[in-house]
Amino acid sequence: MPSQTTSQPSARERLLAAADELFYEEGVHTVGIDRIIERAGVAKATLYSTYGSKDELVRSYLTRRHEARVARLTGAVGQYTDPRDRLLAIFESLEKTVARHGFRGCAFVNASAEASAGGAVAEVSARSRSWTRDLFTTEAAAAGVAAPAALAEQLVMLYDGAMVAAQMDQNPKAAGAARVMAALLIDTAPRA
Amino acid sequence: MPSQTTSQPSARERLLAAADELFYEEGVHTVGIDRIIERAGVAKATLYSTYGSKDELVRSYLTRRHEARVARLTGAVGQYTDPRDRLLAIFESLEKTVARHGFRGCAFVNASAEASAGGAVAEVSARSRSWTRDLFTTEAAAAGVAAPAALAEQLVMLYDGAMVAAQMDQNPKAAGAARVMAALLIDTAPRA
DNA sequence: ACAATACCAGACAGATCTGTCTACTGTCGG
DNA sequence: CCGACAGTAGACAGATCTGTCTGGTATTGT
Repeated sequence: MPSQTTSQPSARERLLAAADELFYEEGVHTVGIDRIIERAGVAKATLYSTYGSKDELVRSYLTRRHEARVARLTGAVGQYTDPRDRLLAIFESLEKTVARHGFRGCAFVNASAEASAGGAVAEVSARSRSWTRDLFTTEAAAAGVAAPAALAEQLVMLYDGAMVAAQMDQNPKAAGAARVMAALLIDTAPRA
Repeated sequence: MPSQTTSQPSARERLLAAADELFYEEGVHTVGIDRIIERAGVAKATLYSTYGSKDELVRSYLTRRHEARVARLTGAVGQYTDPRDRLLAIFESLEKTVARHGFRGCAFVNASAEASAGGAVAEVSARSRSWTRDLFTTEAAAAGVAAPAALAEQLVMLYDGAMVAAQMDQNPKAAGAARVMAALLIDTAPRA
Protein backbone atom coordinates (compact mmCIF):
# COMPACT_ATOMS: atom_id res chain seq x y z
CA MET A 1 0.00 0.00 0.00
CA PRO A 2 1.65 3.27 -1.03
CA SER A 3 1.91 6.13 1.40
CA GLN A 4 -0.79 8.72 0.80
CA THR A 5 -0.22 11.24 3.56
CA THR A 6 1.09 13.74 1.07
CA SER A 7 -1.28 14.82 -1.70
CA GLN A 8 1.18 13.52 -4.30
CA PRO A 9 0.32 10.51 -6.45
CA SER A 10 2.42 7.41 -5.94
CA ALA A 11 5.85 7.11 -7.47
CA ARG A 12 4.47 4.52 -9.86
CA GLU A 13 1.87 6.90 -11.22
CA ARG A 14 4.26 9.85 -11.41
CA LEU A 15 6.69 7.68 -13.37
CA LEU A 16 4.01 6.59 -15.78
CA ALA A 17 2.78 10.15 -16.27
CA ALA A 18 6.32 11.40 -16.95
CA ALA A 19 7.01 8.52 -19.32
CA ASP A 20 3.75 9.17 -21.13
CA GLU A 21 4.57 12.79 -21.79
CA LEU A 22 8.21 12.34 -22.71
CA PHE A 23 7.89 9.15 -24.77
CA TYR A 24 5.03 10.61 -26.75
CA GLU A 25 6.60 14.02 -27.28
CA GLU A 26 10.11 12.91 -28.18
CA GLY A 27 10.05 9.22 -28.97
CA VAL A 28 10.76 6.10 -26.97
CA HIS A 29 14.36 5.81 -28.02
CA THR A 30 15.31 9.45 -27.64
CA VAL A 31 14.15 9.77 -24.05
CA GLY A 32 16.47 8.24 -21.46
CA ILE A 33 15.67 6.93 -18.04
CA ASP A 34 17.33 9.92 -16.40
CA ARG A 35 14.94 12.36 -18.07
CA ILE A 36 11.97 10.37 -16.85
CA ILE A 37 13.03 10.04 -13.23
CA GLU A 38 13.95 13.71 -13.17
CA ARG A 39 10.51 14.79 -14.37
CA ALA A 40 8.77 12.31 -12.10
CA GLY A 41 10.87 13.38 -9.12
CA VAL A 42 11.69 9.76 -8.37
CA ALA A 43 14.89 7.87 -7.68
CA LYS A 44 16.29 5.59 -10.32
CA ALA A 45 16.16 2.59 -7.99
CA THR A 46 12.44 3.17 -7.56
CA LEU A 47 11.86 3.00 -11.29
CA TYR A 48 13.67 -0.30 -11.54
CA SER A 49 12.03 -1.80 -8.48
CA THR A 50 8.63 -0.75 -9.82
CA TYR A 51 8.88 -1.49 -13.53
CA GLY A 52 11.93 -3.72 -13.79
CA SER A 53 13.22 -2.34 -17.09
CA LYS A 54 12.76 0.45 -19.58
CA ASP A 55 11.03 -1.98 -21.89
CA GLU A 56 8.38 -2.70 -19.28
CA LEU A 57 7.89 1.01 -18.75
CA VAL A 58 7.37 1.41 -22.48
CA ARG A 59 4.83 -1.39 -22.40
CA SER A 60 2.98 0.33 -19.55
CA TYR A 61 3.10 3.63 -21.43
CA LEU A 62 1.46 2.10 -24.49
CA THR A 63 -1.04 0.16 -22.41
CA ARG A 64 -2.04 3.41 -20.75
CA ARG A 65 -2.42 5.05 -24.16
CA HIS A 66 -4.60 2.17 -25.27
CA GLU A 67 -6.79 2.43 -22.19
CA ALA A 68 -7.17 6.16 -22.76
CA ARG A 69 -8.27 5.49 -26.33
CA VAL A 70 -10.78 2.90 -25.18
CA ALA A 71 -12.25 5.32 -22.66
CA ARG A 72 -12.36 8.17 -25.19
CA LEU A 73 -13.99 6.19 -27.98
CA THR A 74 -16.47 4.21 -25.91
CA GLY A 75 -17.49 7.48 -24.28
CA ALA A 76 -17.94 9.17 -27.64
CA VAL A 77 -19.86 6.28 -29.16
CA GLY A 78 -22.06 5.95 -26.09
CA GLN A 79 -23.46 9.44 -26.57
CA TYR A 80 -25.59 8.27 -29.46
CA THR A 81 -27.98 5.45 -30.20
CA ASP A 82 -28.27 5.68 -33.97
CA PRO A 83 -25.60 3.40 -35.49
CA ARG A 84 -24.58 5.96 -38.09
CA ASP A 85 -24.12 8.61 -35.41
CA ARG A 86 -22.16 6.18 -33.28
CA LEU A 87 -19.72 5.54 -36.12
CA LEU A 88 -19.31 9.22 -36.85
CA ALA A 89 -18.81 9.91 -33.14
CA ILE A 90 -15.46 8.12 -33.42
CA PHE A 91 -14.34 10.71 -35.93
CA GLU A 92 -15.73 13.55 -33.85
CA SER A 93 -13.61 12.27 -31.01
CA LEU A 94 -10.62 12.11 -33.34
CA GLU A 95 -11.17 15.74 -34.30
CA LYS A 96 -10.80 16.72 -30.64
CA THR A 97 -7.78 14.49 -30.22
CA VAL A 98 -5.74 15.85 -33.11
CA ALA A 99 -6.67 19.43 -32.18
CA ARG A 100 -5.22 19.02 -28.70
CA HIS A 101 -2.02 20.93 -28.07
CA GLY A 102 0.98 18.66 -28.41
CA PHE A 103 -0.67 16.09 -30.65
CA ARG A 104 2.12 14.22 -32.35
CA GLY A 105 0.46 11.38 -34.22
CA CYS A 106 -0.51 7.86 -33.19
CA ALA A 107 1.57 6.64 -30.25
CA PHE A 108 1.47 3.08 -31.57
CA VAL A 109 2.57 3.97 -35.07
CA ASN A 110 5.34 6.16 -33.69
CA ALA A 111 6.57 3.57 -31.22
CA SER A 112 6.44 0.84 -33.86
CA ALA A 113 8.63 2.96 -36.11
CA GLU A 114 11.52 2.64 -33.68
CA ALA A 115 10.90 -0.79 -32.18
CA SER A 116 11.97 -4.19 -33.39
CA ALA A 117 9.39 -6.49 -34.89
CA GLY A 118 8.45 -8.97 -32.19
CA GLY A 119 8.72 -6.97 -28.98
CA ALA A 120 6.37 -5.48 -26.42
CA VAL A 121 5.60 -2.50 -28.63
CA ALA A 122 4.34 -4.68 -31.47
CA GLU A 123 2.28 -6.73 -29.05
CA VAL A 124 0.45 -3.85 -27.38
CA SER A 125 0.03 -2.07 -30.72
CA ALA A 126 -1.55 -5.11 -32.29
CA ARG A 127 -3.94 -5.45 -29.37
CA SER A 128 -4.96 -1.81 -29.56
CA ARG A 129 -5.45 -1.86 -33.31
CA SER A 130 -7.47 -5.03 -33.05
CA TRP A 131 -9.72 -3.42 -30.44
CA THR A 132 -10.23 -0.35 -32.60
CA ARG A 133 -11.05 -2.41 -35.68
CA ASP A 134 -13.52 -4.49 -33.66
CA LEU A 135 -15.23 -1.32 -32.47
CA PHE A 136 -15.72 -0.20 -36.05
CA THR A 137 -16.86 -3.66 -37.10
CA THR A 138 -19.43 -3.95 -34.31
CA GLU A 139 -20.93 -0.55 -35.04
CA ALA A 140 -20.90 -1.18 -38.78
CA ALA A 141 -22.78 -4.42 -38.22
CA ALA A 142 -25.30 -2.59 -36.02
CA ALA A 143 -25.77 -0.13 -38.87
CA GLY A 144 -26.90 -3.05 -41.01
CA VAL A 145 -24.25 -2.90 -43.70
CA ALA A 146 -23.74 -6.05 -45.75
CA ALA A 147 -20.00 -6.34 -45.12
CA PRO A 148 -19.21 -4.75 -41.74
CA ALA A 149 -15.60 -5.95 -41.70
CA ALA A 150 -14.91 -4.35 -45.07
CA LEU A 151 -16.43 -1.03 -44.00
CA ALA A 152 -14.46 -1.22 -40.76
CA GLU A 153 -11.25 -1.70 -42.72
CA GLN A 154 -12.05 1.42 -44.73
CA LEU A 155 -12.89 3.49 -41.67
CA VAL A 156 -9.75 2.42 -39.83
CA MET A 157 -7.77 3.55 -42.83
CA LEU A 158 -9.41 6.95 -42.67
CA TYR A 159 -8.73 7.10 -38.94
CA ASP A 160 -5.03 6.34 -39.46
CA GLY A 161 -4.72 8.61 -42.46
CA ALA A 162 -6.23 11.53 -40.60
CA MET A 163 -3.75 11.12 -37.75
CA VAL A 164 -0.82 10.99 -40.16
CA ALA A 165 -2.02 14.08 -42.01
CA ALA A 166 -2.70 15.97 -38.79
CA GLN A 167 0.78 15.17 -37.54
CA MET A 168 2.90 15.46 -40.66
CA ASP A 169 1.14 18.43 -42.23
CA GLN A 170 0.20 20.12 -38.94
CA ASN A 171 -3.32 20.15 -40.26
CA PRO A 172 -5.86 19.32 -37.54
CA LYS A 173 -8.69 19.87 -40.04
CA ALA A 174 -7.75 16.54 -41.61
CA ALA A 175 -9.87 14.77 -39.03
CA GLY A 176 -12.95 16.68 -40.16
CA ALA A 177 -12.24 15.72 -43.75
CA ALA A 178 -11.96 12.11 -42.62
CA ARG A 179 -15.35 12.37 -40.93
CA VAL A 180 -16.92 13.63 -44.16
CA MET A 181 -15.40 10.73 -46.10
CA ALA A 182 -16.57 8.32 -43.42
CA ALA A 183 -20.13 9.57 -43.79
CA LEU A 184 -19.94 9.05 -47.53
CA LEU A 185 -18.66 5.50 -47.12
CA ILE A 186 -21.25 4.63 -44.50
CA ASP A 187 -24.08 6.01 -46.61
CA THR A 188 -23.00 4.30 -49.83
CA ALA A 189 -22.17 0.94 -48.26
CA PRO A 190 -24.56 -1.83 -49.46
CA ARG A 191 -27.10 -2.91 -46.84
CA ALA A 192 -27.83 -6.50 -46.00
CA MET B 1 36.36 11.68 -60.03
CA PRO B 2 36.05 8.35 -58.21
CA SER B 3 38.10 5.39 -59.30
CA GLN B 4 36.07 2.94 -61.32
CA THR B 5 38.57 0.26 -62.19
CA THR B 6 36.76 -2.24 -59.99
CA SER B 7 33.13 -2.99 -60.79
CA GLN B 8 32.10 -1.77 -57.32
CA PRO B 9 30.05 1.37 -56.90
CA SER B 10 31.72 4.27 -55.15
CA ALA B 11 32.00 4.38 -51.38
CA ARG B 12 29.46 7.19 -51.36
CA GLU B 13 26.85 5.06 -53.12
CA ARG B 14 27.58 1.96 -51.05
CA LEU B 15 27.16 4.00 -47.89
CA LEU B 16 23.86 5.42 -49.08
CA ALA B 17 22.59 2.00 -50.08
CA ALA B 18 23.55 0.51 -46.71
CA ALA B 19 22.00 3.43 -44.85
CA ASP B 20 18.83 3.11 -46.89
CA GLU B 21 18.38 -0.54 -46.01
CA LEU B 22 19.29 -0.30 -42.36
CA PHE B 23 17.58 2.98 -41.52
CA TYR B 24 14.38 1.85 -43.18
CA GLU B 25 14.38 -1.65 -41.69
CA GLU B 26 15.32 -0.78 -38.13
CA GLY B 27 14.90 2.94 -37.64
CA VAL B 28 17.23 5.88 -37.81
CA HIS B 29 18.04 5.95 -34.13
CA THR B 30 18.51 2.23 -33.64
CA VAL B 31 21.10 1.83 -36.38
CA GLY B 32 24.56 3.06 -35.48
CA ILE B 33 27.32 4.30 -37.75
CA ASP B 34 29.30 1.10 -37.19
CA ARG B 35 26.52 -1.04 -38.62
CA ILE B 36 26.37 1.09 -41.72
CA ILE B 37 30.07 1.17 -42.47
CA GLU B 38 30.25 -2.56 -41.84
CA ARG B 39 27.52 -3.30 -44.38
CA ALA B 40 28.91 -0.81 -46.88
CA GLY B 41 32.43 -2.19 -46.45
CA VAL B 42 33.76 1.31 -45.93
CA ALA B 43 36.00 2.92 -43.34
CA LYS B 44 34.51 5.21 -40.76
CA ALA B 45 36.71 8.11 -41.83
CA THR B 46 35.33 7.79 -45.35
CA LEU B 47 31.78 8.18 -44.10
CA TYR B 48 32.65 11.33 -42.24
CA SER B 49 34.71 12.81 -45.05
CA THR B 50 31.86 12.09 -47.47
CA TYR B 51 28.76 12.99 -45.47
CA GLY B 52 30.12 14.98 -42.55
CA SER B 53 27.72 13.66 -39.94
CA LYS B 54 25.10 11.03 -39.29
CA ASP B 55 22.44 13.68 -39.59
CA GLU B 56 23.54 14.50 -43.13
CA LEU B 57 23.50 10.81 -43.98
CA VAL B 58 19.95 10.63 -42.69
CA ARG B 59 19.04 13.60 -44.83
CA SER B 60 20.55 11.90 -47.89
CA TYR B 61 18.70 8.70 -47.05
CA LEU B 62 15.36 10.50 -46.97
CA THR B 63 16.17 12.52 -50.06
CA ARG B 64 16.91 9.29 -51.88
CA ARG B 65 13.60 7.85 -50.68
CA HIS B 66 11.83 10.95 -51.93
CA GLU B 67 13.49 10.72 -55.33
CA ALA B 68 12.50 7.07 -55.57
CA ARG B 69 8.92 7.99 -54.82
CA VAL B 70 8.95 10.72 -57.45
CA ALA B 71 10.29 8.30 -60.05
CA ARG B 72 7.78 5.61 -59.08
CA LEU B 73 4.72 7.84 -59.09
CA THR B 74 5.53 9.90 -62.17
CA GLY B 75 6.22 6.66 -64.00
CA ALA B 76 2.92 5.19 -62.87
CA VAL B 77 0.92 8.28 -63.70
CA GLY B 78 2.59 8.64 -67.08
CA GLN B 79 1.23 5.31 -68.25
CA TYR B 80 -2.21 6.79 -68.69
CA THR B 81 -3.75 9.82 -70.31
CA ASP B 82 -7.23 9.81 -68.80
CA PRO B 83 -7.12 11.94 -65.61
CA ARG B 84 -9.13 9.43 -63.61
CA ASP B 85 -6.77 6.62 -64.62
CA ARG B 86 -3.79 8.77 -63.78
CA LEU B 87 -5.08 9.36 -60.25
CA LEU B 88 -5.83 5.69 -59.73
CA ALA B 89 -2.39 4.79 -61.07
CA ILE B 90 -0.92 6.32 -57.92
CA PHE B 91 -2.81 3.76 -55.86
CA GLU B 92 -1.86 0.94 -58.21
CA SER B 93 1.73 1.90 -57.63
CA LEU B 94 1.09 1.93 -53.89
CA GLU B 95 -0.29 -1.58 -54.10
CA LYS B 96 3.01 -2.76 -55.54
CA THR B 97 5.00 -0.81 -52.99
CA VAL B 98 3.31 -2.19 -49.90
CA ALA B 99 3.39 -5.72 -51.31
CA ARG B 100 7.16 -5.61 -51.65
CA HIS B 101 9.06 -7.80 -49.25
CA GLY B 102 10.35 -5.78 -46.33
CA PHE B 103 7.81 -2.97 -46.61
CA ARG B 104 7.79 -1.23 -43.26
CA GLY B 105 5.59 1.80 -43.71
CA CYS B 106 6.34 5.32 -44.85
CA ALA B 107 9.99 6.23 -44.37
CA PHE B 108 9.07 9.86 -43.67
CA VAL B 109 6.44 9.04 -41.07
CA ASN B 110 8.77 6.58 -39.39
CA ALA B 111 11.73 8.95 -39.36
CA SER B 112 9.57 11.80 -38.09
CA ALA B 113 8.44 9.62 -35.20
CA GLU B 114 11.96 9.59 -33.79
CA ALA B 115 13.27 12.99 -34.88
CA SER B 116 12.97 16.35 -33.21
CA ALA B 117 10.63 18.90 -34.67
CA GLY B 118 12.77 21.33 -36.62
CA GLY B 119 15.56 19.17 -38.02
CA ALA B 120 16.57 17.76 -41.37
CA VAL B 121 14.03 14.94 -41.15
CA ALA B 122 11.13 17.35 -40.80
CA GLU B 123 12.44 19.43 -43.66
CA VAL B 124 12.82 16.64 -46.20
CA SER B 125 9.55 15.06 -45.08
CA ALA B 126 7.68 18.29 -45.57
CA ARG B 127 9.15 18.68 -49.03
CA SER B 128 8.20 15.16 -50.02
CA ARG B 129 4.68 15.43 -48.68
CA SER B 130 4.22 18.73 -50.42
CA TRP B 131 5.34 17.19 -53.71
CA THR B 132 2.95 14.28 -53.28
CA ARG B 133 0.03 16.55 -52.45
CA ASP B 134 0.81 18.70 -55.46
CA LEU B 135 0.80 15.64 -57.71
CA PHE B 136 -2.67 14.73 -56.49
CA THR B 137 -3.84 18.32 -56.82
CA THR B 138 -2.58 18.69 -60.38
CA GLU B 139 -4.19 15.47 -61.52
CA ALA B 140 -7.42 16.28 -59.70
CA ALA B 141 -7.54 19.62 -61.46
CA ALA B 142 -6.94 17.90 -64.80
CA ALA B 143 -9.87 15.64 -63.98
CA GLY B 144 -12.03 18.74 -63.81
CA VAL B 145 -13.19 18.51 -60.21
CA ALA B 146 -14.48 21.70 -58.65
CA ALA B 147 -12.15 21.64 -55.63
CA PRO B 148 -8.94 19.84 -56.63
CA ALA B 149 -7.10 20.73 -53.42
CA ALA B 150 -9.87 19.24 -51.30
CA LEU B 151 -9.91 16.02 -53.31
CA ALA B 152 -6.13 15.88 -53.09
CA GLU B 153 -6.30 16.18 -49.32
CA GLN B 154 -8.70 13.25 -49.23
CA LEU B 155 -6.58 11.11 -51.51
CA VAL B 156 -3.39 11.82 -49.58
CA MET B 157 -5.20 10.68 -46.46
CA LEU B 158 -6.11 7.41 -48.16
CA TYR B 159 -2.53 7.05 -49.33
CA ASP B 160 -1.17 7.51 -45.80
CA GLY B 161 -3.86 5.38 -44.21
CA ALA B 162 -3.16 2.51 -46.55
CA MET B 163 0.54 2.57 -45.70
CA VAL B 164 -0.19 2.57 -41.99
CA ALA B 165 -2.64 -0.31 -42.32
CA ALA B 166 -0.29 -2.30 -44.52
CA GLN B 167 2.52 -1.85 -42.03
CA MET B 168 0.75 -2.15 -38.68
CA ASP B 169 -1.69 -4.89 -39.64
CA GLN B 170 0.62 -6.65 -42.10
CA ASN B 171 -2.19 -6.33 -44.57
CA PRO B 172 -0.94 -5.43 -48.08
CA LYS B 173 -4.51 -5.61 -49.40
CA ALA B 174 -5.18 -2.31 -47.65
CA ALA B 175 -3.77 -0.49 -50.66
CA GLY B 176 -6.36 -2.10 -52.91
CA ALA B 177 -9.10 -1.02 -50.55
CA ALA B 178 -7.69 2.49 -50.66
CA ARG B 179 -7.81 2.43 -54.46
CA VAL B 180 -11.49 1.48 -54.37
CA MET B 181 -12.24 4.30 -51.98
CA ALA B 182 -10.24 6.69 -54.15
CA ALA B 183 -12.34 5.75 -57.17
CA LEU B 184 -15.51 6.45 -55.20
CA LEU B 185 -14.24 9.85 -54.09
CA ILE B 186 -13.09 10.79 -57.58
CA ASP B 187 -16.40 9.76 -59.14
CA THR B 188 -18.58 11.53 -56.58
CA ALA B 189 -16.53 14.73 -56.42
CA PRO B 190 -18.46 17.73 -57.81
CA ARG B 191 -17.28 18.90 -61.23
CA ALA B 192 -16.60 22.48 -62.07
C1' DA C 1 9.37 1.20 20.28
C1' DC C 2 10.74 -1.21 16.34
C1' DA C 3 10.95 -3.72 12.11
C1' DA C 4 9.43 -3.42 7.54
C1' DT C 5 8.55 -0.74 3.75
C1' DA C 6 8.98 2.74 0.40
C1' DC C 7 11.60 6.00 -1.26
C1' DC C 8 15.66 9.26 -2.35
C1' DA C 9 20.41 10.66 -3.85
C1' DG C 10 23.98 9.46 -6.35
C1' DA C 11 28.13 6.66 -7.41
C1' DC C 12 29.35 3.07 -10.35
C1' DA C 13 29.94 -0.57 -14.05
C1' DG C 14 29.66 -1.79 -18.65
C1' DA C 15 28.03 -1.10 -23.05
C1' DT C 16 27.35 1.78 -27.02
C1' DC C 17 27.28 5.86 -29.78
C1' DT C 18 29.22 9.82 -32.56
C1' DG C 19 33.05 11.87 -34.25
C1' DT C 20 38.35 12.56 -34.60
C1' DC C 21 42.86 11.17 -35.42
C1' DT C 22 46.94 8.52 -36.86
C1' DA C 23 49.21 5.58 -39.89
C1' DC C 24 49.14 2.82 -43.80
C1' DT C 25 47.90 1.34 -48.86
C1' DG C 26 46.92 1.55 -53.57
C1' DT C 27 45.95 4.23 -57.81
C1' DC C 28 46.51 7.71 -61.24
C1' DG C 29 47.82 12.03 -63.70
C1' DG C 30 51.62 14.68 -65.04
C1' DC D 1 58.63 8.44 -60.78
C1' DC D 2 56.16 10.84 -57.54
C1' DG D 3 52.89 13.73 -55.32
C1' DA D 4 47.97 14.04 -54.73
C1' DC D 5 44.18 11.61 -53.52
C1' DA D 6 40.85 8.32 -51.99
C1' DG D 7 40.29 4.88 -49.12
C1' DT D 8 41.26 1.25 -45.02
C1' DA D 9 41.86 -0.23 -40.28
C1' DG D 10 41.41 0.77 -35.91
C1' DA D 11 42.58 3.31 -31.62
C1' DC D 12 40.74 6.91 -29.00
C1' DA D 13 38.00 10.67 -26.62
C1' DG D 14 33.89 12.09 -24.70
C1' DA D 15 29.22 11.65 -24.11
C1' DT D 16 25.22 8.97 -22.98
C1' DC D 17 22.47 5.03 -21.86
C1' DT D 18 20.70 1.03 -19.05
C1' DG D 19 20.86 -1.19 -14.96
C1' DT D 20 22.95 -2.17 -10.13
C1' DC D 21 24.32 -1.06 -5.69
C1' DT D 22 25.17 1.45 -1.34
C1' DG D 23 23.59 4.19 2.20
C1' DG D 24 20.44 7.13 4.25
C1' DT D 25 15.55 8.89 5.56
C1' DA D 26 10.80 8.91 6.60
C1' DT D 27 6.54 6.71 7.31
C1' DT D 28 3.60 2.90 8.74
C1' DG D 29 1.71 -1.20 10.97
C1' DT D 30 2.05 -3.87 14.97
